[in-house]
Amino acid sequence: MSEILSVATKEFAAKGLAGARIDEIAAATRTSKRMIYYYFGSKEGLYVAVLEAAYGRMRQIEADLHLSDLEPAEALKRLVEFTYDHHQSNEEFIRLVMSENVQRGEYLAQSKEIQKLNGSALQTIQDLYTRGLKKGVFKKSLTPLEIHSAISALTFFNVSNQHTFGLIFKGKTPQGKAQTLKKTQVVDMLMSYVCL
Amino acid sequence: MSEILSVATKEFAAKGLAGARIDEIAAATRTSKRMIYYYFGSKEGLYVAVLEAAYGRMRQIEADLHLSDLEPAEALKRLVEFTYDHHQSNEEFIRLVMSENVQRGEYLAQSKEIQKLNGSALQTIQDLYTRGLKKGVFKKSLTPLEIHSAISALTFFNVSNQHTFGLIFKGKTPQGKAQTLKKTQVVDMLMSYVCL
DNA sequence: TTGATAATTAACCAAGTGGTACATTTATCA
DNA sequence: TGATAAATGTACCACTTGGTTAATTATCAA
Repeated sequence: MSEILSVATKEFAAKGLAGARIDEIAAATRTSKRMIYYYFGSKEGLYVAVLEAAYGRMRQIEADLHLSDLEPAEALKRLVEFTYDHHQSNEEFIRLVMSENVQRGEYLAQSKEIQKLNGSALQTIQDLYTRGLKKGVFKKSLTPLEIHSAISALTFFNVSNQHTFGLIFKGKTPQGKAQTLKKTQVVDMLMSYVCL
Repeated sequence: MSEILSVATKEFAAKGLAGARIDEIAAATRTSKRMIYYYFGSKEGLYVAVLEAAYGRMRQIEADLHLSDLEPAEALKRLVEFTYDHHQSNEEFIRLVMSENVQRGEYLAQSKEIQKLNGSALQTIQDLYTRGLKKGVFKKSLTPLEIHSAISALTFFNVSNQHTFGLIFKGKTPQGKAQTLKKTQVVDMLMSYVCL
């Protein structure tokens, strides 16, 4: 069953919900198509399970950072660097999120699990931000959501849009993975956004 | 034929290449499915035509900004504000780009047209940046591509990921269109990224 | 051992879907 | 005006694909 899930994750991430083929997922598994329906009920059911698992993993890893041990500014830097690296090495997750946004979050909305994990990411930033304010090193008038947004935007886009960027600016983009924004630049931008 | 293209744009933007249905596109047109194949040859052919048209429109509008009349810093601000507004009001384009990135730019790569429009966007920034350097108001060591990336990231993400963001942070996100980063914030971030 | 439930297999199907054959009409223009 | 090509309408098809029916085997408590 976890094999089905991991194969399905690859397939959905590669082709989206509509493009993915249950038959191909089944073929890449040691089980059969029938079993997929036995466990997940429908293609959509499997897709939602894949989404939940992917978001769950994300939250898990986030929780493993120990930011409260660090000075606020240092913690923020660490968070940005981590998010950058994480997005960089989890293109699969990013493509799932993209495809879900193309369909307006229709299926993510069906998952009750998802609602639970909303707090944690914001709470981490909330704590960090409050500590920074107290120490007088952060700008006032920012919200945790805005900080999270800014971090996500700069690190997510770099991976999510690499293919169209690579094509449009062919030759002008650094060779290899075509990440146009370097980690240090993203860190700098965010530090100067949040710090006084 | 332009009617087909505009209907198809809506359909592909809403459901992606795999999710879109030729029959539905035909039904929403005053012509028939037969004509779609007559003009565009295949579903993929139509999709590529849609992509080209969408990128073409984008380039056209960009070209209509008159940034060379303005002081460098003012021009940069104008460019950022414009891009923000433009992405904000062209969700269709953004979804097309997202879906194309999910499929790794496979179809954009098939278009020869696309290669042509690479320069213009970067050239605009190049000019602006060079002027700013001469006047001593911009940081050195940035590339036009990096500036363009940063602008795109902050303005694109805000629209592209609004649905998953809205769901995950339900209640915490500003009501309405769930844009978490305000225009002024994006402008500020980019100004302090580029300016000394 | 038995009875019942869970797990699995293999063949099958109905509907949806991209694409076409073919006949016909409408523009083009020498 | 007649010939040639472009544009269209209708009906159709082969194949893909999500999903199922029904029969079989493992599991395990009583």
